[in-house]
Amino acid sequence: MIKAGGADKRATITDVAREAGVSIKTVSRVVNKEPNVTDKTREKVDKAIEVLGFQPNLSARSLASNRSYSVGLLYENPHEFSYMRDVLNGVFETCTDGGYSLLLRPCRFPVSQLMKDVQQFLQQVRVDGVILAAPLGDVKEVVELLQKQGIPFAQIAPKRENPDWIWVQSDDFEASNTLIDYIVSLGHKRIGFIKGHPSHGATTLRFKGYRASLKRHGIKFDAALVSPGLFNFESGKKAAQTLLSLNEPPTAIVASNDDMASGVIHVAHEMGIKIPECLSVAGFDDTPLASRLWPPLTTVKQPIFEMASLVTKLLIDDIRGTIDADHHENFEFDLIVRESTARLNNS
Amino acid sequence: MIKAGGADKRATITDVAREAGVSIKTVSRVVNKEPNVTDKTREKVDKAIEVLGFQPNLSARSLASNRSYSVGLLYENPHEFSYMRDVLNGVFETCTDGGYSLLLRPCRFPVSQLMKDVQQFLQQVRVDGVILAAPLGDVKEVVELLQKQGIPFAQIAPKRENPDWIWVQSDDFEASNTLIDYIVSLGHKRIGFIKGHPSHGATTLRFKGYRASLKRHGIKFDAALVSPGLFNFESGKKAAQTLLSLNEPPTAIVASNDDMASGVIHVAHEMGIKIPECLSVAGFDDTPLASRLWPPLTTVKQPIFEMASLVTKLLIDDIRGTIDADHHENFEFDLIVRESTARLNNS
DNA sequence: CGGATTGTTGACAACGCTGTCATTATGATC
DNA sequence: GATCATAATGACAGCGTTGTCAACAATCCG
Repeated sequence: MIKAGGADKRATITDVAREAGVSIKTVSRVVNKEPNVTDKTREKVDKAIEVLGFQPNLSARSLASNRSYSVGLLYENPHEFSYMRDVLNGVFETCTDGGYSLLLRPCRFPVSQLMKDVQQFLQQVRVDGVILAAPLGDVKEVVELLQKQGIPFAQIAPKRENPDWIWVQSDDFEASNTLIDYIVSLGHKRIGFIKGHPSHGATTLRFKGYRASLKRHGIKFDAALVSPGLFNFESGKKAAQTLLSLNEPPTAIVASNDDMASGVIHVAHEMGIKIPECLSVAGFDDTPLASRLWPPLTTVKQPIFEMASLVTKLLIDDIRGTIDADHHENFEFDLIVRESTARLNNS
Repeated sequence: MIKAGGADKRATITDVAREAGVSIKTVSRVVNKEPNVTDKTREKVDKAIEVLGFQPNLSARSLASNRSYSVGLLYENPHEFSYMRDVLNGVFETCTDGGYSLLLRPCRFPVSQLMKDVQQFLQQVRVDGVILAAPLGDVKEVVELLQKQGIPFAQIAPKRENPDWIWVQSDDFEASNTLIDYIVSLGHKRIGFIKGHPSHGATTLRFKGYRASLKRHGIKFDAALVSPGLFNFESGKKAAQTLLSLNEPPTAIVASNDDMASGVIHVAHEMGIKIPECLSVAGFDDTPLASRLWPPLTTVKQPIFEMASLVTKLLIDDIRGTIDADHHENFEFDLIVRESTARLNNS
């Protein structure tokens, strides 16, 4: 029935039931893929659904079943956004495929504010599960709140890998190891390192990889060559200024992410230090920035999209109670060699 | 009542009514700020709400009122993400303040795919309104679908400014004008221009600003100095290669966004052309990239966050039926001068 | 073939809120 | 103080689904 000038009213489960000549409960069974429906009935209902273009009303569904068919994505804001872009896309795609909708919640530090944000979010909407993008998965208070409220959650790149929880990781230790191995293989011995934000799990792992690689190659660790950072451009610049002002400056600097590495390149340009002739620079993450810098940045690429996608699948499976044995996974990385690194110039 | 080991059950409107000694309808009135409630009653109810930590159930609300208290944000994916970050944050903040939740939907071109994405989105969730981030506001089919379904919508930076619709704009024409004026003031006469993606409204305006500024300064327009682009790094590189290979190459190149400008800088470095000594380069948008490049990029900053925030406010006002006279606004821009541009070197 | 078991279907009451309309309190007016 | 207008409140029926449980049909077994 077409009403002139107005949008057609949506078909409800009752309409479908009438069209198919069954009860609404049977339609509900078909829609929810519940067992104990004969093929013949299922067919009738499917056809009626198709004819009427039926789409279950989400609000009614949530109200009746006390589930929301949506998951929340909590992340730190402001944030390195090329990372979040991949996370967002990965989470989104899997949500859509699984029939879930996605609710975003950027959160702010410090923890007190964070808790307010999370609490407000959980009160305002009723999500069936929550994904915690790094570094939120490491905030004890948040995890405890979710546990207390009985809301399933999953972590992307948490610091502590609790075997009972759902998480995905990339092997940051090994990635760092490999990157430093490569730098060493170019002949560098004085290799500067800029650490990441202390609240991120990756920070420790990348630093450990640095130390492990040096040790393996018999290069003595020098604390003066390590500088703190916050995963952002400014902190990268500051660290580079410190490192490059040393009496005996490093011949290579590895920053714990690309944004800080871009700070290093900046400072080098300012100081007239040629890259890669006089200084090799490398980062982590292979953000779009890495390929746009000059010279293009050697870095390590992690499959963020795939990680986000899988962690979402695991969460949804958990919500549905159909989760497999493995709640977690480690992902492979790729070393991307570009022009910002070169063999040590012995002059 | 605390149930051991489990989450407390949420208070419902009935609980509040009992606590306050009124009917549920009165509670509903207070919650929805409806008129005809005495201050005394309102106080009692507010107190009960506070005591019980009552938060209305969104599903029940939507079901009963046929409104969802959520808005959708449709955007092109993949795309320039620093733009979307600001859009997202602006939209999000205003949604939260207004008690609305935000549903995302990245959409893909071509239009046929786009329509599928949009239709699926509208079927899956019931949003009270939709925000169309550029360039989606310019797709006739999408707008028509929304109109047909009677869903309020608002556009960010649409090409055609329909006075009946809700939109925000930045004055791209004037911004371009100002930027080119500045380049001309440095003594440049051969100014290359890289256009943006043809589907974006900004593309035309920025180009028109270029032509207008040249004309005003009595510089003859030379079609050979204009190259097409797609708003991405690769297309910027390609355009730069073309422009810099001319017999008489430009002494300045303005790209229609920062990502393409970074392509220009890249190519210049590859060809050994010194920036800004031999070539001035400028972009649009003032993305994080602009400050990270070397040399840092002269560009035009538009208040994307504020634009997104306002357009969301306008949309929510429209949904509530409380919209003011003005459905639209033009925003101011800032010329950000950095080191990628310099006075023409007459040698 | 009767009784027990299992599979299939439907009737109907939630779910927590809003909308409609009836009812009751409160003032205003003469 | 009686009458009327109006403000304040409440009773109750939906909204479109799912969950529970009862009814009925089909199959199996001895």
